[in-house]
Amino acid sequence: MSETPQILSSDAEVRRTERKEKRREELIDAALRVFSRVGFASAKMDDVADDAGTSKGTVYLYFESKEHLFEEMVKSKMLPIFSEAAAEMESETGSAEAKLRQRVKFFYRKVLNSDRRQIMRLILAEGPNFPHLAEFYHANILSRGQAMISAIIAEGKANGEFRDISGHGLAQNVVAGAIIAGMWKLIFDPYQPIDLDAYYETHVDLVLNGLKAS
Amino acid sequence: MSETPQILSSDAEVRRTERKEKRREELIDAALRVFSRVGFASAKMDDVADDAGTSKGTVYLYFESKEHLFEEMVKSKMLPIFSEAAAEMESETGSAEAKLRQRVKFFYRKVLNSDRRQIMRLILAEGPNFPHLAEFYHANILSRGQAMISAIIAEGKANGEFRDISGHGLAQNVVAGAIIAGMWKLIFDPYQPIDLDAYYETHVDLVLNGLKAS
DNA sequence: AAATGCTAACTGACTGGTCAGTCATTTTAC
DNA sequence: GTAAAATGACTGACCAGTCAGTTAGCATTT
Repeated sequence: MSETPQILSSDAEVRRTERKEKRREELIDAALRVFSRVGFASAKMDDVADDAGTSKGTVYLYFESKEHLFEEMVKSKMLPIFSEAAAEMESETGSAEAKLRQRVKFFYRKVLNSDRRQIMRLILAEGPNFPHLAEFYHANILSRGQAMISAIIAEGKANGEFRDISGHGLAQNVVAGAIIAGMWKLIFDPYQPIDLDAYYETHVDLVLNGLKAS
Repeated sequence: MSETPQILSSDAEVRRTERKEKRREELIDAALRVFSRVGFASAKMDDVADDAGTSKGTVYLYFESKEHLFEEMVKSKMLPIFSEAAAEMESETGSAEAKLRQRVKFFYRKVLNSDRRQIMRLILAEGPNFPHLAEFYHANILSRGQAMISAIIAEGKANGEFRDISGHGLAQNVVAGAIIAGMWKLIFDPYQPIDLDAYYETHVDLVLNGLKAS
């Protein structure tokens, strides 16, 4: 008799898992909002629960601790966007310059000009307290992003678009401006507003000119 | 009779104020160490006291709250270094390129390659929770630093060293690489070490090439 | 030069409030 | 009817900030 409801229940089970998946996402969205607002340490699990329209006990049905919730939030929010970027790059043709512009623009659009810029700040803020997360972030986001940029630069060097320039930290230098722009927006915008579109133009102009062969 | 001990006591009073000033500095040094290690929220006033070789009560004789201690620490550590940079710049001659190299090198040497890089991280981490501090930091450090860089670029443009390039966020873009290098050192160095000297060369090379007239 | 008085500096036990995490109970879905 | 999901009151640990009491440094008196 324990096997009879198999077929019928599979239908209900699908609904249940879907519902669970949705809950999980709601909790992660709530977590992003709360952690963004007050930082990791001051965030209350009760607030995350409230923001997601549920109760604290429920949060613990989905995430075993505050630390885990934080780490899962970062992963869930950043990995998909990175995969999207990687996929987009696959199907890209054109000059190294055009490719670099595409990659940087994507970064501005999908990270710096969205909720996700808060995640970048949280990584900087909490990184040292979460070595596990820092390592994950480096392995899955930073080093792969770096590889993408480096590949484009190498291509540009090979075909004569770019000059011969030292490699140590080159990829970091190329995107540094973008990250600083995002952080500025989060912290100093009230005192000196930053126009991300105009900033992007300056950034790309400066970097490409720095890379190009004269 | 209340006026008689004026002259004699001034001697003792000087000793007292010197001692007080020293205590204050010890506490600020301890605060930098503790806040750097665990961040603002997780830092314990007891730990700051222990690190300074005193007791918690004493910390509250010098700083009225944890927030005040944090703000005073940032001010005491950053303002003098900035004044030093400003003074150095006064007496500087040579090409705009040389001046820019000087300013950036100073920043690497005095901020990124010292305890102070932790302060930069703390500003990014805690800025949104300390609007008062963020405003102070912008007014006294960032906007003045920006002015220094902008002045050098304007000079370079005027004398033909640099090309005509848009101004929005240019100063931020010029130093962005340095800040990212410092943050990387703090967070991701264990997973991918960064050599600040080599990075500096790449950074300056890229930026100057980006600025120069072709 | 020793005793006394005075006050600034310092101490650390204590309090009141906060919050992560738990679990006995209730609600919902089927 | 029952099992999965959700709840929220509760507990134990933690810590900023306080304050009654102690100590150290110096001046004044004898």
